[in-house]
Amino acid sequence: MTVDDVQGLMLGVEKEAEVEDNRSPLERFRRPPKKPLSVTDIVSPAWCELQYWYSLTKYGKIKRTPAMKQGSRVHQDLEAQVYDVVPVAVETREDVWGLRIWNVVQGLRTLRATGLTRELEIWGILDGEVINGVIDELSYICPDPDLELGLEASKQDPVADRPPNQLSIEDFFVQRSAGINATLTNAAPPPKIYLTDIKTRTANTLPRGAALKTVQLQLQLYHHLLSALAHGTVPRSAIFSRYGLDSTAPFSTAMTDALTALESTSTDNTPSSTATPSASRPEPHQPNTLISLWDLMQAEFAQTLCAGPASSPSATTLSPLLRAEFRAQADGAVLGSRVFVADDEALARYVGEALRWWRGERAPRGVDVEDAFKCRVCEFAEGCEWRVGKVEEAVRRSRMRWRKKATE
DNA sequence: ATTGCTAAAAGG
Repeated sequence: MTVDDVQGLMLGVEKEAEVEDNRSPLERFRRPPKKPLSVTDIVSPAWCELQYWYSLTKYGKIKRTPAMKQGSRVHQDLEAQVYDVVPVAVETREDVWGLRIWNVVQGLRTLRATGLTRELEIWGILDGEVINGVIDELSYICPDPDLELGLEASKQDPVADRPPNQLSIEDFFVQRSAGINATLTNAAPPPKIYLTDIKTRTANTLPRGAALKTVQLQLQLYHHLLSALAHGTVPRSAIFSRYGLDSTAPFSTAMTDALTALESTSTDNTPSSTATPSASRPEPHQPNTLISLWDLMQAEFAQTLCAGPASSPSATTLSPLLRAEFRAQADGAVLGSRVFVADDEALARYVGEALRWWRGERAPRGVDVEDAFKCRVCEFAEGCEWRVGKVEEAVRRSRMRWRKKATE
């Protein structure tokens, strides 16, 4: 190696640090060993792609604002209304994942037993990429019975053998106090399930425009991913391999013991098992690997979200009615809600465009001129090239108007 | 005692 070679080498290293990173956002931030895509990753850029891009490159994540921290607290209080937390000693990464899946199983059982569950984690595939998210709320309560009736009526081929069984809030509590659990699990078709996302607000007003679009997309994406889980089309091997997990490795003894204890507690709390002495029940097979636990979760999804084992796999009880509920940041008081209808084509259009950016097939876009208010609270506004470009464009336009006026 | 970190979502 000559002196020139060494200098060339050093130049190369220096140059590499200065040179622009040409990898796609997906390759830079969401490929192993980094975490996979989340629903937030797809939805948040709807506010401003450039802001998301700057956040990823500068911090690798979004900075938590005081408003966000308060919002997390409101959500925490809501989750505590539904679940008791049981500490479990975990030893391996597979144990940790076993608990995450177990929490989903418990969430679905809670939904069936009480008509409500909160903070349900989901996994899926979006255009070949593994993606995860957390659903705020699933419930039996129809957010808009009139809209639902309209949807049923407008269907080309109405489901004849399954009458609409959506409940108003009043019906729900009346039926629940009359012991609806036994009725629903034994005879009647399973009730429809409605998705809700809760947003806390600093101002006591309902959002419009961009803030509304974001939560709408978020709900649509949850609906899409949840449907796949209901139909059992999510390939577990793809999920486990993306997270680098050994899906056939047995859980640790501590974990297995904890699962056995939790299983006996949870079944004893359900209405059906209190009538049956636990000794006369056949002991359910205790899942001991991620594969078997996933399959248990899959069965729970089918039981909760499908019209019945005998019906066609497409008969999901997941309603296309999606609700965004807005609450006051200060005390969590409900400010109001908006209801949307799931639109898979609109979702596919948005997701397709969002993924083009994630794949590096197009540059990130900043906000339109009419959304310039967003730049006021953006920490990256000062160095934002898009913003400079928009200001120049506005100046150019006003000059042209001025010239046109002058020649008239 | 309360905050931070990890997860996602947290809000504008």
